[in-house]
Amino acid sequence: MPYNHQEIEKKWQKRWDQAGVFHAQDKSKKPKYYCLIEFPYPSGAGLHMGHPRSYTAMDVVARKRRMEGFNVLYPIGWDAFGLPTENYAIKTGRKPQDVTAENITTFKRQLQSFGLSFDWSREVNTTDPEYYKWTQWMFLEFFKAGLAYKAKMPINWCVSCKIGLANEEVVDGKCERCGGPTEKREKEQWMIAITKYADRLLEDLETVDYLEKIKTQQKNWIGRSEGAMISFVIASPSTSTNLLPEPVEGLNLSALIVNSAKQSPDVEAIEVFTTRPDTIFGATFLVISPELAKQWIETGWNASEEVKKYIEQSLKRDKKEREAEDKEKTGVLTGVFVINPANEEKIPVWIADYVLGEYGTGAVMAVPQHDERDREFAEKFGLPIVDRPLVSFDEAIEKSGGKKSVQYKLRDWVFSRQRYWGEPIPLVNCKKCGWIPVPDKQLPVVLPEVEKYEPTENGESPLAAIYDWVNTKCPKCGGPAKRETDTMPNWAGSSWYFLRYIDSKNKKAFADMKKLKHWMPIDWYNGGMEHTTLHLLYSRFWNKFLFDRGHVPVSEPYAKRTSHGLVLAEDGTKMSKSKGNAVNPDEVVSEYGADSVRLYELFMGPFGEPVPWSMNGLVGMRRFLEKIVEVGGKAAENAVEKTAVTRLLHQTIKKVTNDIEHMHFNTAISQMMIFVNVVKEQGSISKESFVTFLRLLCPFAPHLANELYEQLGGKELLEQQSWPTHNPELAKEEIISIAVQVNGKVRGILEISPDIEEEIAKQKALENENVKKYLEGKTVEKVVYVKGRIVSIVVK
RNA sequence: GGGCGAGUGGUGAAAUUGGUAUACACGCUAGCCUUAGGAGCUAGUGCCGCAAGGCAUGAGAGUUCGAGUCUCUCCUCGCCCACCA
Repeated sequence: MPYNHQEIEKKWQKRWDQAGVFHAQDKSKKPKYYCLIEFPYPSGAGLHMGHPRSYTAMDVVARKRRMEGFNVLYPIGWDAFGLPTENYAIKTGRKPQDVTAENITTFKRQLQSFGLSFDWSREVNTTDPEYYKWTQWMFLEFFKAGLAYKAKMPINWCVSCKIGLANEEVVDGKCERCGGPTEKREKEQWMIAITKYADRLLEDLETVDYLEKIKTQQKNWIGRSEGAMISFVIASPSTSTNLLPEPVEGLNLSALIVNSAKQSPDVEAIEVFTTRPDTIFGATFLVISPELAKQWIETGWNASEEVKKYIEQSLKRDKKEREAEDKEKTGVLTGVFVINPANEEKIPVWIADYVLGEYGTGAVMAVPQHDERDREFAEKFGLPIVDRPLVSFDEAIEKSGGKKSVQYKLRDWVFSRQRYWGEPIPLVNCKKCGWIPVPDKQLPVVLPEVEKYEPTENGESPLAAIYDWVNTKCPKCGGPAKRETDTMPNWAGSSWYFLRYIDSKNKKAFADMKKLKHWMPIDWYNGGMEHTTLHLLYSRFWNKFLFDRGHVPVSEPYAKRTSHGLVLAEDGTKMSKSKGNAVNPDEVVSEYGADSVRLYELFMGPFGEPVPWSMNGLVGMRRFLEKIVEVGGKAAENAVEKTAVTRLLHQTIKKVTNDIEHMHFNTAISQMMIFVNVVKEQGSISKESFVTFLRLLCPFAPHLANELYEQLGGKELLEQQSWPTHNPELAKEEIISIAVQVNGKVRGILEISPDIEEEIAKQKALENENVKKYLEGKTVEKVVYVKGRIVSIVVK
């Protein structure tokens, strides 16, 4: 029984639009509910079948909430700055602004074809100057608070993108975006001090309802560890014959002295961070990172040629190379000795690249007895491994004169990009006044038009080539000054977009505080696991900062966070246009209908797991919808409805209601299928019951549900009706069949009332014909009855 | 190496959280119908067996009247992190 989905879908989408049923109200007596999905990057490839999986899921939640009487905000927008568009612009010579506008048009048309209940009136676009004006304003807030600073530091440099990358953007030593190799480079970069928020980002995870795996990933990324900072004083030059204090046992001092440098570094002591101060008596050498060793040389250390060569080599190597060589440890002796403060032993200092320059102090005390890496190193270089007793944390700190310390893996956020397609950083450099913010009145600093989009050869953004734009006046002293030509990373705009939805057209502020108080926090945020250590952490930080500055009312932006699984191609690999295995949303929506695709996206598998696409599965959903049409034809005002149908309806209400809350959309849909199958079998259903079913169906297949409702004489929209509630009395089974087990094996089935008394149930079980066969000649030792579940008989 | 998760039919998967394993859907088989379709209807479909029955949730043990579910050992796969001291 085919139905014309194209006609129906167009019709209802228009009706919803005219009625404005999906517009969130800023003033309402209803309780608010803010549902959020990660706004898409409008790529040239068009919508991916993964997008509608998350969007339809939250659409079901949003639609259910509205029917439950909530004032729902379910907004949408565009995260449109970023490299793919810029690279496309470079290749074609077209303006990224134009390309973005085109891509948005396509995405919008495709998303709208699904009948998602977004409030389109609040649409935002991160590349709109009216939007990024506020991104720039917020950056200046960071700057004014002293959290944005410029630093020359080794950064991850993507060779092919010609761009500096944050740690989070380097995956396996490769650029997260293009997959190309990266290397370390020194570059002046704007940084944001996210590490100042490390503790709060960690602790406040306790206050939110995120999936446990999401919390774990955030915790691991922040990587807090507690330990001690201990100072190892540099010993007098090793050429001296002064052998006090004693060197560590087993140390061939004379062998080490031969290679030693002539001069000590210009430091009095080496600070190390350790999580195991209790092992300090077993420390037989110190290891410093090549980065720290380089600093020594820069401050006047006369190192041997061998040392210099090692440092140079290891700093040139990028992460990928270091990993390729894997386990094999390398290192070089410095000729410098230090005193172990706990026992006054004299121990040598080595340089090795297994110690990281960026973590802790860039130096470690090596305890081969208790640390695998140190042991491996000691064995390779023939260093002593001594077994000394452990002491308590406090005692170790006391004996060594150290102090407690906390370290994080989290690094400050590299915020500069030397690229065109991003928000200009709104700062001006004046020789006299230094870095001065562009005054609020002059925001936004609009991205100027350029001839070429490529970064310059020396790695500056193409903005640096626009003389008139770069050269400006200092806002403070009026003297000649230059604009910052770096732009922001694409994480900037997405770090606060959920705030702009609340008041997207406000010209005076990024959002009005009253409205923010009304809507925040977001009640339910769904997105991909790939954003757990990037977007999710950045945006939590950003919101906390705004909270501290008094600009937003809550510290944690997301009350609840869930994640979806990827939609894979039929062959189980990633869907991609280049591989030719991508499903085109336009084609499937036009051929099978938006409702079929919506249902299939949710039915295909458990929501949190990746699932391969199946055209046949989609066809099955279409069959289900056609069956609903058929069954709808049997719904009549005075139909005689069997109690089996009424009972199943109430069971279905219960299950669908619960399943949506737990994102078990697949089982919710299968329950509706069971219901429809039974109605078809029974041949009739009352109009009232069928309409109730349509209300359940509406969040999943809203077009067809409304159409069938109208055919039954419904005047208003289903969206304006209430969510059904189940009646436990009507849902209850009168007769159930339970199994009778004899010694753990099912030997009979009882048809009983669920309320039957225990003794009667047991008696009936023992009298069951088939059960009797297994009791013959045996002694019944025990009979267990679990109400409404099972009778279990133990015989001997 | 560390963390998290998962192994159930030919396939995607269910299982009320310790109570009849394989719901729902796809696919397949047979038959019917037909204006031959990506259509519909009926029946069947975990494995072995003519049957009675037996065996099955990655492997092996354990707890229990009863284990896909809990405990232990091991194997495989996926994701994230990865020389973080």
